[in-house]
Amino acid sequence: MNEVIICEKPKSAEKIAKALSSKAKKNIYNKKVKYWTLEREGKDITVLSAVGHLYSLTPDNPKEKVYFDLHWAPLFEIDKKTKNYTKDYVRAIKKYAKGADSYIHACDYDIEGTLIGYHALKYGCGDDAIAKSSRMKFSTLTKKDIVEAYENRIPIDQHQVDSGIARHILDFYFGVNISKALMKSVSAAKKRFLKLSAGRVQTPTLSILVDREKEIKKFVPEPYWLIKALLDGEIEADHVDGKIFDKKRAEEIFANCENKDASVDKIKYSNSTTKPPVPFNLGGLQSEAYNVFGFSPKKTQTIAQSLYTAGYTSYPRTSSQKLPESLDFKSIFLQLSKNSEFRTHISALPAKLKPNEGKKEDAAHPAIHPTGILPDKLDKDELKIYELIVYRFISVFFEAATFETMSTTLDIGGEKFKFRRRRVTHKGWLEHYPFKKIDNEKFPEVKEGDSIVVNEIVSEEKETKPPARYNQASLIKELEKRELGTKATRADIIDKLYDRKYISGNKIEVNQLGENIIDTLSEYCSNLTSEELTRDFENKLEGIDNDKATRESVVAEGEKEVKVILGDIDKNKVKIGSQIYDAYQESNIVGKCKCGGNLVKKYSPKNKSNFVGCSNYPDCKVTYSIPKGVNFLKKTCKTCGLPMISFGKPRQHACLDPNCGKENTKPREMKVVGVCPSCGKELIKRSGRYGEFVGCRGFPKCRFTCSLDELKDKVQ
DNA sequence: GCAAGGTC
Repeated sequence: MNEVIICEKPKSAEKIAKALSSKAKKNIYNKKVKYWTLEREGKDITVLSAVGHLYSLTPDNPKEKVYFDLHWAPLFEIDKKTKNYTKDYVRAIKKYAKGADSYIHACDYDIEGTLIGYHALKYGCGDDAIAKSSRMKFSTLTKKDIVEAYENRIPIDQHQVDSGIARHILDFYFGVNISKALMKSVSAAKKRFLKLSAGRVQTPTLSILVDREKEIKKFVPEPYWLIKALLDGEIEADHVDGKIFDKKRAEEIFANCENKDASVDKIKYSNSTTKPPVPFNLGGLQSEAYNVFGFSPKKTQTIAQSLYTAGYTSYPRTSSQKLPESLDFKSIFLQLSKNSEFRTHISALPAKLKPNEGKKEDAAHPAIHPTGILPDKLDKDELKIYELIVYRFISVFFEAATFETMSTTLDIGGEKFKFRRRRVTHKGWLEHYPFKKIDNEKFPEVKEGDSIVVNEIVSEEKETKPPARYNQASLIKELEKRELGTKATRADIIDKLYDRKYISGNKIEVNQLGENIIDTLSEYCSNLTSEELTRDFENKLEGIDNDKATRESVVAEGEKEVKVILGDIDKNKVKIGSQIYDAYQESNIVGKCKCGGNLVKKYSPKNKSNFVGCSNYPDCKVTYSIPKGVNFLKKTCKTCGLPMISFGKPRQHACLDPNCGKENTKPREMKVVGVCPSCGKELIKRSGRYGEFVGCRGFPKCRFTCSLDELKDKVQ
C-alpha cells in the first residue's frame, strides 16, 4: 500500500516524517526539494510538502475590465518573478504523489492551511486524490500530537475549504476590482497612470493613519506650567500639582516658594520588581528590533526568515509567546555556550529552567528562539537580529529585577514638591539582556526634617502635545490589536502604503494622496475604509463553516456589492480621478516651474523611472530627468530658482536643471597675458580663492604662477 | 499595473 502525506511546508514535513518513523529517509528532488519516505504498519509512506500556497486565483480573461470570473492556477505561472521557487515543489508533488492508494492532508489546521493542502491534493495529486483523502488535525508539531493525529484522522472539512475559497475570491473581487476602478478614474480624467490600490486590510490601515492625522491637525495645544525646585545635591523636585493650567495659580506657587528653603516632609521607601520580558513572537521581535536598531518590520522579518532557513533560529511567523519544555532548553544552552559571550550569561542561569511566558499562543509554533546551532558568518544586521533573539531567549529564564524607590515630599513655603529616585537592588534578568538600559539612581543623603537649600525655582511654560504619530512598530501593534491582517502580512501591508506614496516618513505622515484615497473610498464604499469588511467577511465565512450559507451565495453577494460600488465609481470617475490626481500632484510637488505651475515628481512606466514634470502639462511640457536616489532639498537654485537636489555617492548638490549655470561655468574666453617663462605655453589670467592671478595654460604639468603685479618682472 | 494569504 502506498500512502502520500501532504504538508504545508518543508519543516513540518520533516517533523511529521520523523514522528511517524524514526527510520524516515530524506530524499531530494531536483537538488532543492526535500521529501521523506518511510514505512509504518506495512504502508510505504511518502511525505511531501507544499511551500505555503502553491495555487492562486487569476482571472479567466485578463483583458476583461472587471474580474468576476476567476480560476486557480499555479502560483509560479502567475508570478514568475518572485514565486518561481514554488515550481519544483509542485513538480515534486506531481511526480511522487500520483497513483497512491490513499492521501493524507497534514497542513496546519486553519482555513489557509486547509486550502493549501486541498489545492495540492486537487491539482497536484490527481483527480481522485481528494476522494481518497483524510485529514490530520494537530495543534503542535510534537511527536505525540502528530502520531495521535495520524491515528485519528478525520474527513476533510469541505465547509472549511469553501470558506477559504470564498475568502480568497472576496478579497480579489473587492481588492483588485476597486483598485482597477481607481486607476481607471485617473486615466479617464487625466489620461495619466497612477498605481493605486485598495483592499480589505490596507485600506482600513491607511484609514487608521488618516484618523490620527486628523486628530493631530485639529489638536489645539493648551498652555500649562511645570514648577520645579532645583535644590542642593543635584536634586530636582516637581510641584505635586504636576501640570498647572491656571497661570495665576502657577504665579502664586512661584511667589510662595521664592527665596524659601525646603524642608523634607516625608520619605517613603518602597520595593518593586520588573519581571523578565516574554519570548519573542514575530510582532514582538519586529517591535524590539525597530526600537533598538531602527529596523523596519519588513527588514526584521526578512532577516528572521533567513536565520530560520539557515537553521540558527526557529520559525519566525509565530504568534506564540510561549516556550514549551519539549524544546530541550538544556541542550540549546549547552550548544550556545560554545560562544564565550553567551556562556558568561548562560553559566549564571538558575538550575530550574522555567521561562517567563506571555499570554499569546500559536497552534503551530512556539515563540522565536535560537536552535543552538551557532552561525559562522552573518552580516552586521543579521548578527544584530540573531543576538537580539539569543539574549531575549536567555533573559526570559532569569529571575525578576528588583528595585527600591525613594519617594520624597518636600515643603517649600507651604507648597508641596516631590522627587523620586529608583535604584536596582537586584539586577536579575537585566544583567543578561544588554538591550535594556538600567536606570540606577543614587539616593541623596537626606532624612525627614532636614532642611535643603533651594537654589532656584523654575516655572516652565509648556504646551499639551497632540497624539503621537504612528511609527512602523506601533502601527504593527495597532493592527495586531484590531486583528487586521496576519502576522506574516502586516509588514508587507505597511510597505505597500509607502510604495503607493499614500504615506511617508518614519513618524508616519499621510500624504495628500492617501487622504484623498480614504475620502473617496469612504464616500463610495465606506465598509472598505472601516474594519467592517473584515468583520463582515468573518461572519460570512463563519456562516459557510456552520453550513448556514453556501460559498456560492456568499460569493454572489460579494459580486453584487462590488458591482454596485464599481457602478458608483464609474459614474463619478472624472470627478474622482481629477481629485485623486490633484492630490497626488500635491504630495509630489518639488518646486515651482518657470511657467508658474508646480513642478511635480512623476513616474514614467515606459522608462521605468522617475522624472519631474509641470502640473500645467500639456500646456507646459517642461521635464527634467532625475538621477537615482535623488533627494529634493528645501533650497532653491540661486541662478534660476528651480529646486536644488542632492544625489550620488558621496552626495553632491546641484540644480534640478542639469543645464543650469552651464553658460556661467563654460570655460570662459581666456585672457592671454604673456608667455610662460617656464614651459613656453600661454600665460592666462585666472581667478582663484584669493583673487586673480596668472597661471600657465600647461597646468597641471606646468605649475608656474605669479601675481598680476609680478607679471612684468617675471615674464620679461 | 490590481488584494491578501501562505512560504523559501
